Amino acid sequence: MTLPSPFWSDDATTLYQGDSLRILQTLPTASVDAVVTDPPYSSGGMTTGARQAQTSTKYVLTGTKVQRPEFCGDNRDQRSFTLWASLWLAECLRVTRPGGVLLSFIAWRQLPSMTDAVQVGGWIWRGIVPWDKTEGVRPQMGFFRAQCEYIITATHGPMGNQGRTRRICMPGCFRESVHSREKLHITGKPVELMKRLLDILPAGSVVLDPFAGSGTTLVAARANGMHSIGVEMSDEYCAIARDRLAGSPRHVDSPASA
Amino acid sequence: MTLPSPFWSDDATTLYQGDSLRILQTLPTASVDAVVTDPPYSSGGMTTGARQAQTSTKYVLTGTKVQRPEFCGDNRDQRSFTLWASLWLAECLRVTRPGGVLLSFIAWRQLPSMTDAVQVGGWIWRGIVPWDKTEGVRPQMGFFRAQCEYIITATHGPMGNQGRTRRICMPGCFRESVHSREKLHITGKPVELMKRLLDILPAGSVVLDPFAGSGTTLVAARANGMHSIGVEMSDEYCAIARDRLAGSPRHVDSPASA
DNA sequence: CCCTTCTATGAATCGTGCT
DNA sequence: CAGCACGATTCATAGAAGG
Repeated sequence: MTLPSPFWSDDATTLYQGDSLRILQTLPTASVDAVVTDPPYSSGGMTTGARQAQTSTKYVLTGTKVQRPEFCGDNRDQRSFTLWASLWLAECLRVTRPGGVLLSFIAWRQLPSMTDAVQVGGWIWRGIVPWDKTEGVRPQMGFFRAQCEYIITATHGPMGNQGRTRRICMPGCFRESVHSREKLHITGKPVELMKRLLDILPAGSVVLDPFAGSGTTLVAARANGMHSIGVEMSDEYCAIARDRLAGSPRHVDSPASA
Repeated sequence: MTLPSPFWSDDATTLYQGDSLRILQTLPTASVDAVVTDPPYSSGGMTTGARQAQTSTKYVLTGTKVQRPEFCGDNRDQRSFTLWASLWLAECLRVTRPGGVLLSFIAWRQLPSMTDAVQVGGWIWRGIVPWDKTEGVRPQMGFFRAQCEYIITATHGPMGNQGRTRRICMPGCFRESVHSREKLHITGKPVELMKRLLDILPAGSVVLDPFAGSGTTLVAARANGMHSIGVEMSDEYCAIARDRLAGSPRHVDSPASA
């Protein structure tokens, strides 16, 4: 299978536009050190109507002023979500070297489906790391605030020595608030959070994000002196990611900048 | 079915010794406001050998001197755990009034099984609240620290007004370190954490803990001015719980102390 | 025609961070 | 420092569909 031509690339980053599963199939086996991603959660899906709603209005409260582009792939029911996730996860496993790492964001409601899919896809599930969005999130009267998202951690076979030899010790809980000004995607993650997560890998590593969105993973990888490969379906978000990457500073000690 | 005679009781607290499922069957329908518990996790269960190990050594690091009493019910495989949990959860649902709340601790590995069991048992799953044990837990070289346990939240049918009318807003993440001096049970939780969790209920509520252990839930309920019912299988832990309860101060504004 | 079940719609909530 | 915008939702209710 021939590699598709990238939407954009430079010496540290490659961004492909298209369907994740198709693009992943063209990538060589064992060619990346880690998969770090934030897939569509399909979390609105209690009813077909709610799932079919536009994402630009679906996650937005009545009266909110900001407008952001649509994003696709957020309209599956629970069973389809699990099956679909297991498919791209299996393909990611092939592309990742043995010992490599998977870090995948998910919301509480899809957490059990996602841990199933990770294991069906052949990964060894290693745990859960909460991302505490702090008290800024919308409160729920009389109950516990839905304040956290979760990062599912897994490895391709036995743990590699990505950190063992560096004697690093990663936190098991990340507290980082969301700054809406920074969010270029409805579900955008803070760059600082991504950078802290990527500290599990040494500089020079290759990171793959099959759902790149506005490119936060790629920007963080670049800032940490890593190479990255992104896939994003929407051309609007591809353009946003390209503009961010073209404008964002590269890590000083990056092998790519040498 | 006649009520068994308690192992110990006073005007705020009742402690039964015996098998949870059997004791629960004797409790009246819709007689408690909340179930707050920390069931045996069966967390070692990757191999039968690991499951058959004695519990008092299983959770202790090599070379550690502390010895605590055995506790039972921690040797099930994944499927049996889910089935067993769904049984006592269903019985707890019956004993809980409509609108009442379930808060159940669980470790990451059993989290998906437990959310299944909660829903099989008829509860409406409302979310997950991480308990961040802070950086004091044993680090894992080269990977993310297993630093959190999780509290599964659920309700008996639509949400009651336990907090709506009081206009409370509960945190969605609890950061509280473990003090091993305070731990009378191998898996004992900090009393302060339990008290903060119980803030979701007004004083005077009735709390049920079907796996009372050393009685932390009961002690916290008493300190918050609530009534509580505990069930514990081991006579050693029953004695420990009784001694703690007999020696712990009662809440000043408690209706029980009036 | 009534009862149940599903769907669509809009209101709400408060701590935080930015203006 | 007061004010306003914001939130990977949830709840309640009214209306439609189905039996």
